Formats: sequence, C-alpha cells, structure tokens
Amino acid sequence: MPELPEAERARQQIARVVGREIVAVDDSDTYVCRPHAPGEIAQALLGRRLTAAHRRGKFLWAETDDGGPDLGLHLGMAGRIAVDEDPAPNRWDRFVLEFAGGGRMALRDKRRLGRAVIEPDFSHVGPDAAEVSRDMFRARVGRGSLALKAKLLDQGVIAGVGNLLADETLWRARLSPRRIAGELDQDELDHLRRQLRAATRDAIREGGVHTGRFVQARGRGGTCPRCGTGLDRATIGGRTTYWCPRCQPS
DNA sequence: AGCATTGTTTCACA
DNA sequence: TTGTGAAACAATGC
Repeated sequence: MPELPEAERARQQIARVVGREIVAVDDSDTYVCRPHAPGEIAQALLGRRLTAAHRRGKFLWAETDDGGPDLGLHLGMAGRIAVDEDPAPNRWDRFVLEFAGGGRMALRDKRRLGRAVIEPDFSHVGPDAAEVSRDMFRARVGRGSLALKAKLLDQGVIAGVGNLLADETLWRARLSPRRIAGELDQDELDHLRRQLRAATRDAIREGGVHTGRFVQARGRGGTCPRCGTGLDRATIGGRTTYWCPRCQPS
C-alpha cells in the first residue's frame, strides 16, 4: 500500500507521539533494523523524546531531543505506523517504541521490507513529489531517455511516487507511460506536474492511492473510466503498468 | 503449484 | 556517465 499519501498519514501518526518519553524500544528484528545490532537503536533512543516528524517522499524521520540522533522509518511494501493500538498478534510489529504512561508506536509490517534506522541518509533522495517546484520538475523529470513511467518511479529524481500513483497520474495527464521523459515539451511537463499534485492531494484526502479512479479500474480486464477502452498492460520500469491506449497514445 | 504484489538496493552489463 | 534489466530481500494472497 504505502506510497506518498500513506507515508503522509504515517507521518501524522508519528507526530502524535512527539513529546512522550521513550521507556522501551524493541529493535530485535535484525532485518528491519539493519545494519544496526539489536539494542543499538534502543540505546540511542531510551530516555529521549521525539520532537518532530518529517517526511520526504516515502521516507520518514523523527528528530529527538537534546541533540539525539534522528530516527528514520520506511514503510516498505506493506507497513504502516500504529499508534496506541494493541500489539499485533503475529509478531507483525517489527519495531516498537513504548512511552511513559503506556502508549506505544509500532512499525506494523506483515512483510519485513520496512526499515527502522538511526541517522538515516537521504542524500540520494530527490525532492518531494508533492512539493517540487515547476522549474525543478522540468529540470529533473524532463531529461534523459528513460520511459516516463520509470522516471516517475525513480526516488532519486522525485520522491514519493509508487507504481499505483504513477499510473493514476499518467492517466489523468493523458500521457503514455512509454513516452521518453526527455522528449516532453514544457507544457506537457507542467501539465504532468499539476496532475501529479492533484492525484497526490486527492489520495491523501480520500485515504490512500487505492481511492484513485484509475487505480480502482486498474487490473486485468479493466477499462478506462473515461472512455471505456480496454486497458493495455506491460512491464515498464520493472513494474506492471496499465494505461488507456486511447486516452494515452504513444 | 505457481504466480503476482503497492518498495528499495545492488549488481552485471550495454 | 547513463541507462536497463534482473535479482534479492520477506511474506502474503490469489
């Protein structure tokens, strides 16, 4: 599930525990907490408080008090942040903070592709897809020979777009996922950015990328919500991609 | 049984 | 340097 809209909801959850004293840390999942050894994150956080919750694309991090280290979190393919909920039954809470007074925050992740790390490095992460300026978007997205879909999925170009949001955005913008990024003109790039922002804003408001009109129609045998044409399907940028061949001509 | 899956990283290679 | 594709990661669901 998690793309930028889900990550933003997760950030809001993290913000709820800002100011609470951390009295226990479960960092025993060595895969989710890699490369840290068990207890390393605990030692860095025990007794501290989170002071702010931030997000860039799908990457989350929280500042800590007294010059403590940042705590980086990523939801991976199936994670979410559970605040003050009962512990998950099947050890799906991969990383947990417990607070004075009994509350808790868990990275709840059926798979284990989420991450929890101290002092995260975002040097290779592009600007947030919902915040990127028009000029920055033109310069970063509108170059190179990659297919447009692959370009949007590259977190180093712009951060936050996943497979579903990419398809939703391209459908809204009436652009083929196969178009070459560097061949779009300025008007097309500006239009694409507008549609990306709109699709992202709608998804955050409606509760996730799954609420998108196109995402709901997306799938084997799906038809275009606008014109009823059967959707095309192919692997682009390593991900299964759907598009309307009529609305989004190559 | 086999295949697919919303994410990221790494690697071999062109 | 830039780009491509595949594999790996882990686990679940159809």
